Amino acid sequence: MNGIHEQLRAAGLRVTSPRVAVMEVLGEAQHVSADTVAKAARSRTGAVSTQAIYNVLSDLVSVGLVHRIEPSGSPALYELSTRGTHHHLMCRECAKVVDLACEHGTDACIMPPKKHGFSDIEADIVFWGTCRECRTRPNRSTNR
Amino acid sequence: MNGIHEQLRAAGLRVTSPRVAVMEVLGEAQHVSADTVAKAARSRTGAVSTQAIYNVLSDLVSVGLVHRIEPSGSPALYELSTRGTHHHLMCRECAKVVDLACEHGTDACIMPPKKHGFSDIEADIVFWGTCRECRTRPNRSTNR
DNA sequence: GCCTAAAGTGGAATAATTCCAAAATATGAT
DNA sequence: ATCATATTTTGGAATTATTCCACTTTAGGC
Repeated sequence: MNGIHEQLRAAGLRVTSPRVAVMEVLGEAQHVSADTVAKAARSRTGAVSTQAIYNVLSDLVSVGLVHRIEPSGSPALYELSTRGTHHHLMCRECAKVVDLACEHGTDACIMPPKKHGFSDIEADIVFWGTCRECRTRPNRSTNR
Repeated sequence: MNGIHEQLRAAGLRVTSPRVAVMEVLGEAQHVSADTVAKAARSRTGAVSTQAIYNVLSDLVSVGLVHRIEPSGSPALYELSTRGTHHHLMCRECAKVVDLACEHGTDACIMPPKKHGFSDIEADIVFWGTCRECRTRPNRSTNR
């Protein structure tokens, strides 16, 4: 009935109220911090431990339902990954976040966006991967 | 005599031993954490407070002598900005960092690099800027 | 309706970074 | 060279985000 239940099951995760609450919260807000998620989830479900919030977010990120953004100096932000690939434009001072559409391989991805009233823009690009040593190391906890 | 002194003066910063020590350390290491900088600076100058290390790094970043990288979940890393624009390839598991040359506007900037033995690579792109509200707000401490 | 692995709880711990007021010091003017 | 002052540094405590741990609860297959 509820798409969230199906999404969780499809991802191989049990359906629990913290997970449903977090998914609902993320469906209504954009790029929110763990703390914001926790407050919103509590006002919805009642008590949820901080640890559960972090566990849930981490699980959801692992299975790919949620994307984590890590802005410099601010807490990590989370958003549903159902919105297609996009990048972010952040204010250095107030940490405001603007979503940027992304077309892979086009200049739009790497040229500073001009239409949002921001100045002194610079790109911060980090490629994330798993290096050979980590990939081939025995006893890995994850299987990435 | 020492290029570091001149660089600091040219940037409008006073020449202090913590600043010189940090610059020297950064001249010898690549992408190091504040903690690593602190230890190396101490083994060179004697005692330097943690606070001084953070102040110095922050000042050097402000004037553009040093670049700060903010890897997801790991402490911030610092490097001299004299090495031209480049991006970073980081291991999700061991936080190893590989420098990537960057030619602005070319696909190389946005396509996953293939030559470093990393797998499951994805790009994390964040544009940093100052938004209109912050730029025009009175009583700003910085002048960016 | 059980059983068991998976998930959640509560509380303490950690790690990176920042805040604060007082002491030290680099630099420009005397 | 010496002095005055604004800039830096010091030391110690505080904050913030996040994680660890041992124990309890619960979802979902039998």
